[in-house]
Amino acid sequence: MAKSRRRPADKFEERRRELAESALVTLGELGYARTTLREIASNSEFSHGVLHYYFSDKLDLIVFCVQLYKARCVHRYDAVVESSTTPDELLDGFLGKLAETIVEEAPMHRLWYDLRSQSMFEEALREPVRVIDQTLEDMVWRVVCRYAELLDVRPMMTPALAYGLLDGLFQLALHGYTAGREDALTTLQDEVRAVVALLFRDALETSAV
Amino acid sequence: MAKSRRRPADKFEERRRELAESALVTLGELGYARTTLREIASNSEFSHGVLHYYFSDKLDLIVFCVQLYKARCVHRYDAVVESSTTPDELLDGFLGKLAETIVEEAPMHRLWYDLRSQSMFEEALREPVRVIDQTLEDMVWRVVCRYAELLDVRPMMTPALAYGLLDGLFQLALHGYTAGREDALTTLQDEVRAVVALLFRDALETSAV
DNA sequence: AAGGAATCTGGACAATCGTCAAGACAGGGG
DNA sequence: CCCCTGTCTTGACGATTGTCCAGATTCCTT
Repeated sequence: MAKSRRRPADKFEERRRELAESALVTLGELGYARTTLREIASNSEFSHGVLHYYFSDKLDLIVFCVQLYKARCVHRYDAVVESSTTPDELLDGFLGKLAETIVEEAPMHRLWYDLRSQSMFEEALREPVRVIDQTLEDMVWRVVCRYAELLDVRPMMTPALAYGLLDGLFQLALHGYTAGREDALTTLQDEVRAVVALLFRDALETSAV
Repeated sequence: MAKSRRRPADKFEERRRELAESALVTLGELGYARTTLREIASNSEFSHGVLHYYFSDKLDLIVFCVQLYKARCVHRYDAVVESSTTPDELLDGFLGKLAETIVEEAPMHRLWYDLRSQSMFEEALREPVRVIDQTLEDMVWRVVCRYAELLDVRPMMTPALAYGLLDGLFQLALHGYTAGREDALTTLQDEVRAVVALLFRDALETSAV
């Protein structure tokens, strides 16, 4: 119906993505509760009516935004994982990226935790949020597995456990950074270092020459 | 002005608390974004106009609710901490309470994480949320300290670290429970057990007879 | 160039929000 | 007893929201 016949290609999809990118900026600034369709449109080069041409519904738009967010952030640590050849190099690189993303993508992280909270009240958000949560867990698990591999041990935890631990510290640091505490980033790095040191104590002791 | 002269006592404060309790129920069900003053009033025995007699503002009401929430949940683990005489007894009791509160106070926990997310976008919420966060950190720290004490070791972590680790796992379990995964509670308990076992490995090995 | 489909605009709609104020009700001190 | 003050109800207000639609505009095919 609304889709292409003249434009067989994904001109339609392209504009959807373009509008969703605009929406993500607004959502990151204002959060879910305060974001309106008119505000989203005014931060783009289109009028507010066009949103209902590309999205059936406000929730349809937001769900699409959430999925778009996922696609962008999932491979954040892949380069570090692949290029590192020692445990320390991997840990340092990972912690660097961790602090970097809080500084440079803070609105997006705030939005993510906001939407994840909303998913507990809004049924329609639950499934897309679950998928992203799983993707993030995989992302963390790849780092942990590589770290254990470089230490020549097997990771003594589950993927969910690793994700839960890291996510709790990350969220705490994001709140601290948002509140203007400058030591939030280095504190996060120190904490993760401490946890890793404790969890991989055996391997780290035996590998120390 | 609005306060008491005839009623010198805290009849005024009493009703504020009563209305805030009603508001907490509604907030727990609907979340911050979808909760309206009329909905709050309709879940109480009063009309919607009375809310502006006891609260200057919607945010004033919600901030008061948040502080009321704190007062109720902070001493959740005190009995277990004080009555336990062995590390295992403390851990078991703590894990029991942990799962229990997810089941029996799920709406309140959902609301807490919702409001904490909102505080990243709403300046006025930041300070009361920070206070509660600190209180929760203290609550967790009392458990950790007691556990270490019963093991006759010093806890090898900071209060913020302990809180961040546990909160991440707790939040994950709350999401799982909300999504209807029945194993979320036992998974949480297993995960916490695993982390404690890893973090206190030395003490647990030497204390084993 | 012309026509039609795709795209976009801007205004209008009903619904709902927080807020407010005028008046009804209650109850205790004169 | 009445009146004053604190308490509560009710209805209204302006603002804002998501949604919809009639028409203007653009763009491609023929």
